[in-house]
Amino acid sequence: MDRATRNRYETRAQIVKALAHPARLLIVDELSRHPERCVCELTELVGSDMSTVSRHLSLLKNAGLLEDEKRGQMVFYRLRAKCITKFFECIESVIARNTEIHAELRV
Amino acid sequence: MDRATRNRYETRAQIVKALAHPARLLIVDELSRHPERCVCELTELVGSDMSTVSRHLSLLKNAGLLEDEKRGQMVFYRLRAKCITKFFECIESVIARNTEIHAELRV
DNA sequence: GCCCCATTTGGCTAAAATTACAAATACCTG
DNA sequence: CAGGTATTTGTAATTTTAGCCAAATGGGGC
Repeated sequence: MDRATRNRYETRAQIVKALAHPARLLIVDELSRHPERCVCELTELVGSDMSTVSRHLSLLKNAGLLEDEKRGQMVFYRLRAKCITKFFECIESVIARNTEIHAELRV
Repeated sequence: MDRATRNRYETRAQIVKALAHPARLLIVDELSRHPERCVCELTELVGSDMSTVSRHLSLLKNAGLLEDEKRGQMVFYRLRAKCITKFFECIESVIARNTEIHAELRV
Protein backbone atom coordinates (compact mmCIF):
# COMPACT_ATOMS: atom_id res chain seq x y z
CA MET A 1 0.00 0.00 0.00
CA ASP A 2 1.34 3.42 -0.89
CA ARG A 3 1.94 6.28 1.44
CA ALA A 4 -1.01 8.32 0.20
CA THR A 5 -3.44 5.53 0.96
CA ARG A 6 -1.91 5.04 4.37
CA ASN A 7 -2.26 8.75 5.06
CA ARG A 8 -5.90 8.67 4.08
CA TYR A 9 -6.72 6.04 6.66
CA GLU A 10 -4.63 7.86 9.22
CA THR A 11 -6.65 11.01 8.62
CA ARG A 12 -9.92 9.14 8.86
CA ALA A 13 -8.83 7.47 12.06
CA GLN A 14 -8.04 10.82 13.60
CA ILE A 15 -11.64 11.89 13.09
CA VAL A 16 -13.08 8.62 14.36
CA LYS A 17 -10.81 8.81 17.40
CA ALA A 18 -12.24 12.22 18.16
CA LEU A 19 -15.62 10.54 18.53
CA ALA A 20 -14.36 7.54 20.45
CA HIS A 21 -15.21 8.64 23.96
CA PRO A 22 -18.49 8.54 25.87
CA ALA A 23 -18.31 12.18 26.94
CA ARG A 24 -17.58 13.31 23.40
CA LEU A 25 -20.41 11.22 21.98
CA LEU A 26 -22.70 12.76 24.55
CA ILE A 27 -21.57 16.24 23.54
CA VAL A 28 -22.08 15.56 19.84
CA ASP A 29 -25.49 14.07 20.54
CA GLU A 30 -26.49 17.12 22.56
CA LEU A 31 -25.30 19.45 19.82
CA SER A 32 -27.28 17.49 17.24
CA ARG A 33 -30.43 18.36 19.18
CA HIS A 34 -29.62 21.98 19.93
CA PRO A 35 -28.24 24.67 17.65
CA GLU A 36 -25.48 25.50 20.12
CA ARG A 37 -24.37 25.09 23.70
CA CYS A 38 -21.86 26.94 25.84
CA VAL A 39 -19.01 25.20 27.62
CA CYS A 40 -20.72 25.69 30.97
CA GLU A 41 -23.87 23.90 29.80
CA LEU A 42 -21.89 21.03 28.34
CA THR A 43 -19.80 20.79 31.48
CA GLU A 44 -22.90 20.33 33.57
CA LEU A 45 -24.23 17.76 31.09
CA VAL A 46 -21.05 15.69 31.06
CA GLY A 47 -20.38 16.01 34.77
CA SER A 48 -16.58 16.22 34.60
CA ASP A 49 -14.26 19.07 35.42
CA MET A 50 -14.66 22.00 33.06
CA SER A 51 -11.02 21.74 32.04
CA THR A 52 -11.65 18.18 30.96
CA VAL A 53 -14.73 19.12 28.97
CA SER A 54 -12.83 21.99 27.38
CA ARG A 55 -10.20 19.53 26.19
CA HIS A 56 -12.85 17.23 24.78
CA LEU A 57 -14.31 20.17 22.93
CA SER A 58 -11.06 21.34 21.42
CA LEU A 59 -10.34 17.78 20.32
CA LEU A 60 -13.67 17.65 18.49
CA LYS A 61 -13.06 21.08 17.07
CA ASN A 62 -9.60 20.17 15.82
CA ALA A 63 -11.08 17.16 14.08
CA GLY A 64 -13.42 19.51 12.25
CA LEU A 65 -16.54 18.13 13.88
CA LEU A 66 -17.43 21.23 15.89
CA GLU A 67 -17.08 24.95 15.46
CA ASP A 68 -16.98 27.53 18.21
CA GLU A 69 -17.93 31.14 18.60
CA LYS A 70 -16.99 33.41 21.44
CA ARG A 71 -19.66 35.85 22.53
CA GLY A 72 -18.78 37.92 25.54
CA GLN A 73 -17.05 35.75 28.06
CA MET A 74 -18.78 32.62 26.92
CA VAL A 75 -17.85 30.21 24.14
CA PHE A 76 -20.57 28.47 22.17
CA TYR A 77 -20.00 25.23 20.30
CA ARG A 78 -22.01 24.00 17.32
CA LEU A 79 -22.05 20.73 15.39
CA ARG A 80 -20.41 21.19 12.03
CA ALA A 81 -20.82 17.65 10.67
CA LYS A 82 -24.54 16.99 10.80
CA CYS A 83 -24.18 13.67 8.99
CA ILE A 84 -22.73 12.22 12.19
CA THR A 85 -26.29 11.66 13.35
CA LYS A 86 -26.79 8.89 10.80
CA PHE A 87 -23.72 7.20 12.14
CA PHE A 88 -25.31 7.02 15.55
CA GLU A 89 -28.25 5.19 14.01
CA CYS A 90 -25.84 2.65 12.59
CA ILE A 91 -24.14 2.24 15.96
CA GLU A 92 -27.49 1.76 17.61
CA SER A 93 -28.42 -0.94 15.11
CA VAL A 94 -25.18 -2.75 15.90
CA ILE A 95 -25.93 -2.54 19.60
CA ALA A 96 -29.46 -3.81 19.05
CA ARG A 97 -28.18 -6.75 17.08
CA ASN A 98 -25.50 -7.50 19.66
CA THR A 99 -28.14 -7.57 22.37
CA GLU A 100 -30.31 -9.93 20.32
CA ILE A 101 -27.47 -12.35 19.89
CA HIS A 102 -26.61 -12.17 23.57
CA ALA A 103 -30.22 -13.01 24.32
CA GLU A 104 -30.12 -15.97 21.93
CA LEU A 105 -27.00 -17.34 23.56
CA ARG A 106 -28.61 -17.02 26.95
CA VAL A 107 -31.72 -19.05 26.01
CA MET B 1 -27.65 12.11 34.08
CA ASP B 2 -28.73 8.66 35.22
CA ARG B 3 -26.67 5.51 35.10
CA ALA B 4 -28.63 3.99 32.20
CA THR B 5 -27.88 6.98 29.97
CA ARG B 6 -24.25 6.92 30.97
CA ASN B 7 -24.08 3.23 30.11
CA ARG B 8 -25.61 3.86 26.72
CA TYR B 9 -22.89 6.29 25.76
CA GLU B 10 -20.27 3.97 27.19
CA THR B 11 -21.56 1.17 24.97
CA ARG B 12 -21.61 3.40 21.91
CA ALA B 13 -18.10 4.58 22.63
CA GLN B 14 -16.86 1.02 22.79
CA ILE B 15 -18.05 0.46 19.24
CA VAL B 16 -16.63 3.73 17.96
CA LYS B 17 -13.32 2.94 19.65
CA ALA B 18 -13.21 -0.32 17.77
CA LEU B 19 -13.16 1.72 14.57
CA ALA B 20 -10.71 4.33 15.78
CA HIS B 21 -7.52 3.00 14.25
CA PRO B 22 -6.18 3.28 10.69
CA ALA B 23 -5.56 -0.46 10.34
CA ARG B 24 -9.02 -1.29 11.54
CA LEU B 25 -10.60 1.25 9.23
CA LEU B 26 -8.64 -0.26 6.40
CA ILE B 27 -9.88 -3.72 7.32
CA VAL B 28 -13.50 -2.62 7.51
CA ASP B 29 -13.15 -0.82 4.20
CA GLU B 30 -11.72 -3.92 2.58
CA LEU B 31 -14.51 -6.06 3.98
CA SER B 32 -17.09 -3.65 2.65
CA ARG B 33 -15.79 -4.32 -0.84
CA HIS B 34 -15.39 -8.09 -0.54
CA PRO B 35 -17.74 -10.65 0.94
CA GLU B 36 -15.00 -12.08 3.13
CA ARG B 37 -11.28 -12.15 3.70
CA CYS B 38 -9.03 -14.50 5.60
CA VAL B 39 -6.59 -13.31 8.27
CA CYS B 40 -3.65 -13.96 5.98
CA GLU B 41 -5.05 -11.69 3.26
CA LEU B 42 -5.84 -8.95 5.74
CA THR B 43 -2.40 -9.28 7.28
CA GLU B 44 -0.79 -8.67 3.93
CA LEU B 45 -3.10 -5.72 3.29
CA VAL B 46 -2.38 -4.06 6.62
CA GLY B 47 1.32 -4.82 6.61
CA SER B 48 1.74 -5.48 10.33
CA ASP B 49 2.55 -8.64 12.20
CA MET B 50 -0.18 -11.26 11.93
CA SER B 51 -0.58 -11.31 15.69
CA THR B 52 -1.29 -7.59 15.60
CA VAL B 53 -3.86 -7.96 12.84
CA SER B 54 -5.47 -10.83 14.69
CA ARG B 55 -5.92 -8.59 17.71
CA HIS B 56 -7.45 -5.85 15.57
CA LEU B 57 -9.85 -8.40 14.17
CA SER B 58 -10.96 -9.77 17.50
CA LEU B 59 -11.48 -6.23 18.72
CA LEU B 60 -13.78 -5.51 15.78
CA LYS B 61 -15.52 -8.83 16.28
CA ASN B 62 -16.10 -8.21 19.98
CA ALA B 63 -17.65 -4.88 19.11
CA GLY B 64 -20.10 -6.73 16.89
CA LEU B 65 -18.81 -5.18 13.69
CA LEU B 66 -17.37 -8.33 12.18
CA GLU B 67 -18.20 -12.01 12.24
CA ASP B 68 -15.80 -14.85 11.61
CA GLU B 69 -16.00 -18.37 10.28
CA LYS B 70 -13.35 -21.03 10.50
CA ARG B 71 -13.01 -23.23 7.46
CA GLY B 72 -10.18 -25.71 7.61
CA GLN B 73 -7.19 -24.04 9.11
CA MET B 74 -8.16 -20.60 7.90
CA VAL B 75 -10.44 -18.03 9.50
CA PHE B 76 -12.59 -15.78 7.34
CA TYR B 77 -13.94 -12.45 8.52
CA ARG B 78 -17.02 -10.70 7.19
CA LEU B 79 -18.50 -7.25 7.79
CA ARG B 80 -21.60 -7.54 9.90
CA ALA B 81 -22.56 -3.87 10.07
CA LYS B 82 -22.93 -2.77 6.47
CA CYS B 83 -24.21 0.65 7.45
CA ILE B 84 -20.69 1.58 8.48
CA THR B 85 -20.04 2.44 4.85
CA LYS B 86 -22.28 5.49 5.07
CA PHE B 87 -20.30 6.65 8.03
CA PHE B 88 -17.18 6.68 5.94
CA GLU B 89 -18.90 8.99 3.50
CA CYS B 90 -19.62 11.35 6.35
CA ILE B 91 -16.01 11.21 7.52
CA GLU B 92 -14.85 11.92 4.00
CA SER B 93 -17.10 14.96 3.78
CA VAL B 94 -15.62 16.26 7.02
CA ILE B 95 -12.13 15.77 5.64
CA ALA B 96 -13.06 17.52 2.41
CA ARG B 97 -14.43 20.47 4.30
CA ASN B 98 -11.42 20.62 6.58
CA THR B 99 -9.15 20.73 3.55
CA GLU B 100 -11.20 23.53 2.01
CA ILE B 101 -10.88 25.63 5.11
CA HIS B 102 -7.17 24.98 5.33
CA ALA B 103 -6.86 26.16 1.76
CA GLU B 104 -8.80 29.31 2.57
CA LEU B 105 -6.57 30.12 5.50
CA ARG B 106 -3.53 29.65 3.34
CA VAL B 107 -4.66 32.14 0.67
C1' DG C 1 1.10 -40.12 15.54
C1' DC C 2 4.08 -36.43 13.65
C1' DC C 3 4.86 -32.37 11.17
C1' DC C 4 3.19 -28.21 8.96
C1' DC C 5 0.36 -24.25 8.44
C1' DA C 6 -3.00 -20.48 9.94
C1' DT C 7 -4.35 -18.22 13.77
C1' DT C 8 -4.63 -16.79 18.57
C1' DT C 9 -2.81 -15.65 23.09
C1' DG C 10 0.93 -14.38 26.80
C1' DG C 11 4.12 -11.27 28.14
C1' DC C 12 6.37 -7.25 27.80
C1' DT C 13 7.66 -2.43 26.47
C1' DA C 14 6.70 1.96 24.44
C1' DA C 15 3.45 5.42 23.18
C1' DA C 16 -0.90 7.78 23.59
C1' DA C 17 -5.08 9.22 26.03
C1' DT C 18 -7.55 10.80 30.13
C1' DT C 19 -8.16 13.42 34.08
C1' DA C 20 -7.91 16.77 37.81
C1' DC C 21 -5.83 20.60 40.00
C1' DA C 22 -3.68 24.88 39.52
C1' DA C 23 -2.40 28.83 36.96
C1' DA C 24 -3.10 31.79 33.00
C1' DT C 25 -6.09 34.30 29.81
C1' DA C 26 -9.98 37.08 28.31
C1' DC C 27 -13.79 39.60 28.88
C1' DC C 28 -17.30 42.07 31.48
C1' DT C 29 -18.95 45.14 35.41
C1' DG C 30 -18.75 48.60 38.48
C1' DC D 1 -8.45 49.72 37.19
C1' DA D 2 -10.15 45.99 40.47
C1' DG D 3 -12.79 41.96 40.96
C1' DG D 4 -15.44 38.30 39.16
C1' DT D 5 -16.77 34.87 35.72
C1' DA D 6 -15.99 31.66 31.68
C1' DT D 7 -12.70 29.24 29.43
C1' DT D 8 -8.21 27.44 28.18
C1' DT D 9 -3.60 25.69 29.06
C1' DG D 10 0.48 23.66 31.94
C1' DT D 11 1.65 19.83 34.41
C1' DA D 12 1.84 15.38 36.22
C1' DA D 13 -0.13 10.89 37.52
C1' DT D 14 -2.73 7.09 36.00
C1' DT D 15 -4.78 4.18 32.64
C1' DT D 16 -5.36 2.39 28.08
C1' DT D 17 -3.75 1.01 23.72
C1' DA D 18 -0.46 -0.84 20.25
C1' DG D 19 3.10 -3.64 18.75
C1' DC D 20 6.25 -7.39 18.41
C1' DC D 21 8.28 -11.79 19.58
C1' DA D 22 7.59 -16.18 21.27
C1' DA D 23 4.72 -19.83 22.63
C1' DA D 24 0.26 -22.22 22.42
C1' DT D 25 -3.80 -23.91 19.89
C1' DG D 26 -6.22 -26.40 16.31
C1' DG D 27 -6.70 -28.44 11.84
C1' DG D 28 -4.86 -31.13 7.80
C1' DG D 29 -1.94 -34.27 5.41
C1' DC D 30 1.35 -37.88 5.26
